Amino acid sequence: MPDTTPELRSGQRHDISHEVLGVVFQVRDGALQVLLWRRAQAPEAGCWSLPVGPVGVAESLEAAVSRHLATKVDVRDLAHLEQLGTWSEVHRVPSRRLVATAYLGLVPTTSDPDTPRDTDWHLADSLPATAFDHGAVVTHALARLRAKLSYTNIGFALAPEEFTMAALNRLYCAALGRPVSVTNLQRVLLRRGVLEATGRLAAPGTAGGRPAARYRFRHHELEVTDAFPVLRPRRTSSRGAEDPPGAESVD
Amino acid sequence: MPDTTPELRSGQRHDISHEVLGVVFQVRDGALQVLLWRRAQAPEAGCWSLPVGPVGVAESLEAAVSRHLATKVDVRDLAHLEQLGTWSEVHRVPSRRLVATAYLGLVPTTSDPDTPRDTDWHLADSLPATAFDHGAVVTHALARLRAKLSYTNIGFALAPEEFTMAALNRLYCAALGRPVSVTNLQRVLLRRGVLEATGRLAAPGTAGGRPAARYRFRHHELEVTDAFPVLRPRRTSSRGAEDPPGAESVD
DNA sequence: CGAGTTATTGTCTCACCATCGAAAACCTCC
DNA sequence: GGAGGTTTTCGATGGTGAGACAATAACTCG
Repeated sequence: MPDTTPELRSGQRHDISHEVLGVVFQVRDGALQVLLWRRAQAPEAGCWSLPVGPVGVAESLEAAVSRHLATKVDVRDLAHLEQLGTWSEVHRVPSRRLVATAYLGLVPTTSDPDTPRDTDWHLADSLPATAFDHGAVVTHALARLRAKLSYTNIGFALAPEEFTMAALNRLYCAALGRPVSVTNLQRVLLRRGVLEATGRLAAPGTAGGRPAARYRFRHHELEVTDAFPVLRPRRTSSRGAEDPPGAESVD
Repeated sequence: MPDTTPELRSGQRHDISHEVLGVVFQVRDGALQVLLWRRAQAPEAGCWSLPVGPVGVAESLEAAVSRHLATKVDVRDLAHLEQLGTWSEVHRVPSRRLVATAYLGLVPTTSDPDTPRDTDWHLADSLPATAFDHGAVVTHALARLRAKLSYTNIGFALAPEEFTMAALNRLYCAALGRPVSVTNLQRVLLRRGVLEATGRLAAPGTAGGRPAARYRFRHHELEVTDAFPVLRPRRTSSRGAEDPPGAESVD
């Protein structure tokens, strides 16, 4: 694999730098949005890029991305953070050899972190011109989020502490980018034990109508719903009590 | 957040090195096995480690892991290679700051790559003492492989070009580490269009019995079966012909 | 109290998968 | 050549979970 770029031919030992990217999603104004930063300097000045930063010698990648995002979004607002993947194409950024590990971060609708100048939220489904390979990274993050909404309880990281079914339905519609049946959403998430009723009721709306019950996510750590049923021995009836033993994440 | 700032000034600028790990699985002797290398030098001399190597300045991580595995397993034998994740704990290896990106590689049963001295296959379900965090990496790889066997066509990378249902069943049992019903395996994989009959028959065994039909995987690139059915609008009947449009991987 | 509005629950149906058993296709041995 | 054994394949049956839709519950307002 010959490479002719002069910058890459230098004979030093440590020529590869490592950076972290944060793909932070939040449902805002009824749509899924992602936090982007307007690049001031070249290269790709004027384009939008993901929050990015170097990795310190004495910190893990998780620590690095948390640290950098703290300057963009209050870390306490990050309800979920998981590794997405590592991008390493040789020319993914010009004139430097830079490997990037991307993380997916989720912020619940309740928090409205004040973002510094030059950062802003953008619709995840129609991105502006993005720098480098950040568009592909966002696409990847979007696909993973949407997949996990179907077979995990990851919604807890986007939703408020307590909510009505109608509100949760709007949240899922926004995050998935397509309509979702309230009826089925409720029954599926309740049967799986992802949601539980709090017993409290929402204040009835001004237009009248039955007051909605309030629900919450039962757990606030990622849990994977019983994996794809194919070729698995049938679950042995008793569906109560104990958590499934092999419920670890598969990314 | 200028991405050229040396954040931690503990001395030199480029203190973090990057390596790649290869988790290579193959079904051998009716069991899933992983290729390990016996460490000769300290640290952790005598322990078994994954195949590992540095990343060149002018190559991507994929290229690096392919290059290193070529010295352990013939690259042509690697039917599938995908990124698993990046491990970055500060003290994951002693006395150096080393970040590792792991890849999952699969070798079909038909090839028997000759491995150099000091490398050997080990049962994936009962590993020997492993060096560093390599045990956790193998566990991760194993979980991903087993999950993907259920909802993708990834079996193509473990199976021969052509095989009988009984043989494929033995393969799946070995890879999953639990019994699988032949009947269901056949029908599920055929209905999904993952397998197709070749029309040829296997030579009948010495004990007699109906000769088995031979099948093959229809495609040899990773394809994800229609994702978790939950909260999706019902598929509109016609299940023939065209591939599902949104069948991209989710890792 | 009835009309209007919203939330929740019941029921129907369909897709999918696991289990079982029968049939098909081959062998060997008598 | 037929009986019996072996292996593969196909069909029938039942259960489970989910989507669609209708019915019911609970409230406000006039």
